[in-house]
Amino acid sequence: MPKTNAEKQENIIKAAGIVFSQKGFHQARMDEIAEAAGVAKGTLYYNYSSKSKLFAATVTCGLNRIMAAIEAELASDLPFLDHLRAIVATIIRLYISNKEVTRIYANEMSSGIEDEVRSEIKAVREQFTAFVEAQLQTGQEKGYLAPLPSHLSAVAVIGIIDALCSHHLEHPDLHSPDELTDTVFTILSSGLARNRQAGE
Amino acid sequence: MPKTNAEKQENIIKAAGIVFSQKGFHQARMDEIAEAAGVAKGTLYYNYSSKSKLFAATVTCGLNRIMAAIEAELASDLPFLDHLRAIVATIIRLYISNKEVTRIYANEMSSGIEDEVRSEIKAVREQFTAFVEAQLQTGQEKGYLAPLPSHLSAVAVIGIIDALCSHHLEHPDLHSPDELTDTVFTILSSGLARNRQAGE
Amino acid sequence: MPKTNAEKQENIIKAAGIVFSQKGFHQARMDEIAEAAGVAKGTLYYNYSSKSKLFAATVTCGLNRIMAAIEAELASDLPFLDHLRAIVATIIRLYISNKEVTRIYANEMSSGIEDEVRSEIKAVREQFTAFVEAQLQTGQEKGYLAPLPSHLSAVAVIGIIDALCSHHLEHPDLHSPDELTDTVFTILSSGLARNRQAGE
Amino acid sequence: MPKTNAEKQENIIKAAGIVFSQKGFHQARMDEIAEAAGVAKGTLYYNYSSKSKLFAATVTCGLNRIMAAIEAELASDLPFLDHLRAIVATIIRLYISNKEVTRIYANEMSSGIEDEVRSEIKAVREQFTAFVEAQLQTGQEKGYLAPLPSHLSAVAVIGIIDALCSHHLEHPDLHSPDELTDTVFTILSSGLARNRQAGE
DNA sequence: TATGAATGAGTATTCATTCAT
DNA sequence: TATGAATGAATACTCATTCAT
Repeated sequence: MPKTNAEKQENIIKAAGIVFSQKGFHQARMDEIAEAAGVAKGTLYYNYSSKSKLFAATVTCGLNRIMAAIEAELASDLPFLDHLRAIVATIIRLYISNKEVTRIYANEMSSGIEDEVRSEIKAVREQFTAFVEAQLQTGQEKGYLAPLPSHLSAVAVIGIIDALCSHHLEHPDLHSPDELTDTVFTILSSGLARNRQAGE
Repeated sequence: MPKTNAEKQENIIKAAGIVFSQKGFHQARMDEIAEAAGVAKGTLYYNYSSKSKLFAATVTCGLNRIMAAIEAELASDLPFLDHLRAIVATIIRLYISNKEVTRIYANEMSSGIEDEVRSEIKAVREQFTAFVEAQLQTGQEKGYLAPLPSHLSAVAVIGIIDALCSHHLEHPDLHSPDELTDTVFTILSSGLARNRQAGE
Repeated sequence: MPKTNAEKQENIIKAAGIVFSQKGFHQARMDEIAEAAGVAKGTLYYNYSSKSKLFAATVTCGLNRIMAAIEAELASDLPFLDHLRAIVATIIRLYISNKEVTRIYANEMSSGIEDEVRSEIKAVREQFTAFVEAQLQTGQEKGYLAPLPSHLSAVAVIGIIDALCSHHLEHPDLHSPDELTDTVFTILSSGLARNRQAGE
Repeated sequence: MPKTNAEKQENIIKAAGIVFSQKGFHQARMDEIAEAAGVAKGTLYYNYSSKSKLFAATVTCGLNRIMAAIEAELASDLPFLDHLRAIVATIIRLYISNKEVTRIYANEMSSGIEDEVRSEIKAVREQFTAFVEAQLQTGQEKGYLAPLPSHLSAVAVIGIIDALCSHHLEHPDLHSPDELTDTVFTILSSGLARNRQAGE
């Protein structure tokens, strides 16, 4: 019994993740994904009706894994700011360790994908935004966060993390993940401005 | 006087900007750009040796225009935080009003473009990052900004603005540009956290 | 039993031979070859990665068939001059009956073909020259042939046959293949000059 | 007055000769010929109505020059065999020193050229064959040459010379022009066979 | 369930030719 | 007479998708 069914599916998604993240949606060829997964091209179509659908499955699966991991780690009772820092650190760590999905997520929501599939991916993305927004709203309700429009804040938070992680993936040697976390957390907690609490 | 030479070139770049931003690099067809520009396909190739080169010219030209506009507007002597808010407002306004370039810039740096061209575009992007970083460093030196790694800060600032503007371009009715500016500025100046100076 | 795999390949090579010989390498269109072979254009590329590669396969395959046929016919113990005449007659007959390949061979070694492919064809051509040269060397060693540089002689022999066969294919009614054979053999055995053995 | 009219025309033909011989008819680009001739592309069309016409002019002009040179050199009263050797030596020398034209002549009579132009070139070629045939007929009439079909003989003679010269242009170091001449003359005068007059 | 040979619509690119100047 | 910017028809090649086995 060399491979169970689920293992094959996983193989395909894993191979697709690698190839899509290296080449991007349009440059990735089904031939290449099939070869990377160790199956025939027909098998790809036997399991996913089109390239777009395979792409959607790849991204959805990856983001779901990330979200599940975040939720698993964050069932905490930390004070809010510690909670926020933990969220940021976790997202950054998972982004970086799932770099295939991250690259896709950050770069390939672009044009040229079947609308139906685009919608599916957008939906997952918005699910993620909503997750972050929920955390922020909790913080607002508890009085820890300023009453900014929470959806915009969530978008901004994800935007910062996306940008820094993309930068890190391109230049891995310039900054450590910890530095990224510190930077993001500092900006989120007190902004760029010098802390005026210091009495200035 | 039908068209001067420069006008024709501008027409092509303008048409390319519109088509590339609507369809993305790979989905855009040279036929369509030619038709949109009102020239024959051969003319495109007479002026730009390949689709990639035309793409590079389009993005470079657009970003340069944005950077020039920003610099022109910001020769100011405002107090630093006002200066920062002005920068943010200006970038957001120009991003939104140059939405063709912005969409390309935000979505199409991805894979599948000739390396040479990719490098050119990356260079322009980094030029822009460097411009923002320079402003932040000035603020640090004057003591207005906390001593965060200035390059990461610049990346983060651009990441926030990108994310919010992309969000705005997809959902133009949810928030006004002013709200965007406020959100970004608030985050940058004091973070998401409720201002603790207030004594709470 | 519609077609075996090998039959399809043969169909393609055969169709390619006809089209290449009629139109020449550059004028031949892949569409036309596909149609002539009764397959889709993609099938051509599925089997041969480029037009040049298909061309190389066509020529190589044709010349190999000719050489095999010559060798099969010439396993003889004839006296040398009869052997020489038999070779000449055989080559001429095969050249004419494989006129597609001959036309290609004679006319299309020219410029504008990928270097790699050109080399492959040249190699086959030189194999053929070497084959003729070997026959001539045997004749020299046995004392039947004058000690001319054998490689030049082989080139010359092929040159004569090429020229006469090309001429014959353009003007089939002027001379019979037998006349061609006689002319070539006479020149090779005693030159153009009146036979001085006759005592003059 | 930098250039006379005729000089410009000559420049164009000369440049065309070089480019056509290097690239072949189809691979040669009018742009490149124009640049090599130091004129604008329009000027080519001002003087020759099409690429094919320019090609025809180039070949015709080159072959005419060769034929004129041969005739000029051969106004001799040598004994016939010496005359034949002189013709051969002259043709070989001129072939090699006009290698641009020779390469075209040998390789590019192939398919894919406008029929009208092809005919023109064929005509020049046949003029050349006729010239050689005339020399051979004189030899036959004077009893020096065997009564072979003189047209076939002429074709064969040119075939040998073509083949050896092409070979020489590809491998210039293997044999000297004198060796070529000796080989051709020996074959023509007494064939490849060992001279049996010697009584052996 | 899995395969991979076959398909053919889709497109970037080339280059001889034209013509306003 | 000479130019060179503009043209657009022509074509090799790609690759997602299908389907007989």
